[in-house]
Amino acid sequence: MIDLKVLRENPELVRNSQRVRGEDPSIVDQLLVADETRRQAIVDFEALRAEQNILSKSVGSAKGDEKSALLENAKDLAGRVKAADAIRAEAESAAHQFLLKISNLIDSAAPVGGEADFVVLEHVGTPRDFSQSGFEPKDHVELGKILKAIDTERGAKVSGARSYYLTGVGALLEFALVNYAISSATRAGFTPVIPPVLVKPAAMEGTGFLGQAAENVYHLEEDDYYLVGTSEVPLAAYHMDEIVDSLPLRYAGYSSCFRREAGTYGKDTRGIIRVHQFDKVEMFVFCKLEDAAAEHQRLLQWEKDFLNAMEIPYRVIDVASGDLGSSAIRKFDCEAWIPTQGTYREVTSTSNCTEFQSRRLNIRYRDENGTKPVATLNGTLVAIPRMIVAILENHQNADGSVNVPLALRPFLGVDTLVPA
RNA sequence: GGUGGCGUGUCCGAGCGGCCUAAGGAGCACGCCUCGAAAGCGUGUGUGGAAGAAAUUCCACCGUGGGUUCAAAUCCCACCGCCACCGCCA
Repeated sequence: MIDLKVLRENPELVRNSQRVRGEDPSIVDQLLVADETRRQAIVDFEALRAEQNILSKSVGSAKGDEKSALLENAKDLAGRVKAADAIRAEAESAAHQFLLKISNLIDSAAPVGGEADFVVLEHVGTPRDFSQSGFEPKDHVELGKILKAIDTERGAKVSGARSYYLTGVGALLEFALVNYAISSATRAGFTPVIPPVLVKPAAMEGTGFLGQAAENVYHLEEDDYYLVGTSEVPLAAYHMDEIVDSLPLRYAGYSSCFRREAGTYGKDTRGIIRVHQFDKVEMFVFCKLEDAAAEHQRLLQWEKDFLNAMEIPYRVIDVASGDLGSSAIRKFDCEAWIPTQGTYREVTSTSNCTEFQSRRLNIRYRDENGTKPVATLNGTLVAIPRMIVAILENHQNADGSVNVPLALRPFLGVDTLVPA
């Protein structure tokens, strides 16, 4: 959630942020009214409550007639306090509901517009010219079959559309990618974490996934648990309700991720680009607000380092305002070149969420002037299926074998994946 | 799954209807003492919110949520968590 003080002092800033995101700016004004009502209700309640505290004390020491007279008064006052308290609770909850609906204040540097209005920041590497190699590239589904690495048919049989098995070198490729990711993250100072993927509503709500993203979240009705779509959720909630004492805190979480992919019918139905379940190593950082922008650049650099190590051509885009999650003020995506699609596709993504999540999750640190919310940032180090797609398609040979990137070889144990 | 016990401030821990404005201790910070330190002594030490230009004043918070009462850390109910034992499973 955003800072109410900012909203009171500069509502137009917030309205504008809502507008460029394509969200409703009128919530700002509804919240301003609700906030005014809330504060008046608090003043009313507290005045009565203070009166009651004084009166109650005098009852204790009073005797006889005096006492029964006081009691009568106190009884009446108790009723009024209770009523005022109910009004206060109602007003606070109403104002809070509006507050939760407002997305984080967009970074003025982020490009304005919808999904297509991103800005390309840079290209790294050059897409391979397969005509020069003298063969048509196969897509990852075909390569996966030849290598006996990916089995989408049995995935569909057992778990429905958008499911898959990684087998043989496919499974080994996952372990190698994860081990490479975790070891480089550890070297960079991250604490490796294997978090729970089944979380309570507070964690989901706190990270901002029950707003616009709610339709993509699996919910276990019977127990009121959620399956996380990213380990960002349990990593952010790790320090929920805490005052942390050393910043920055950097975690690298490895977990399964679950996504309903609602509203994507017919999109990427072939292969493992868009699936309901996959594993991912996610970087997550808690830092001071003034360090967040620099940290965001560091996260982007670690993502680029990973793609460089995988020897995959990619571009970096600055995602447009209308395409950001509600928690993020700015987002950079790394898009890998996918030869058989002739285009760049998102493989990793990093967001600066400033204080938005930590206000909801109540995560603070202490400085000279008291406690302040921390800033949170997240970034993908590696999302397994898409990285496998990029590696297979970019490093394939005419016979269906695939060259393993140098950096991955020590972790995989072979230089080339050969058809089984 | 059953039974019993317990959840209090940064930590330990007392309190079991009004004097709780939460004892006592530890820790931490500052000061005194000291050549310097330790010990000792003194002072201070939570979070959130409201009003105010500010000093400050007030309100809430004793696992969470309800309830009883003029008044709840304290009594009642539900839930959550921790511990112990029993049962079941590995």
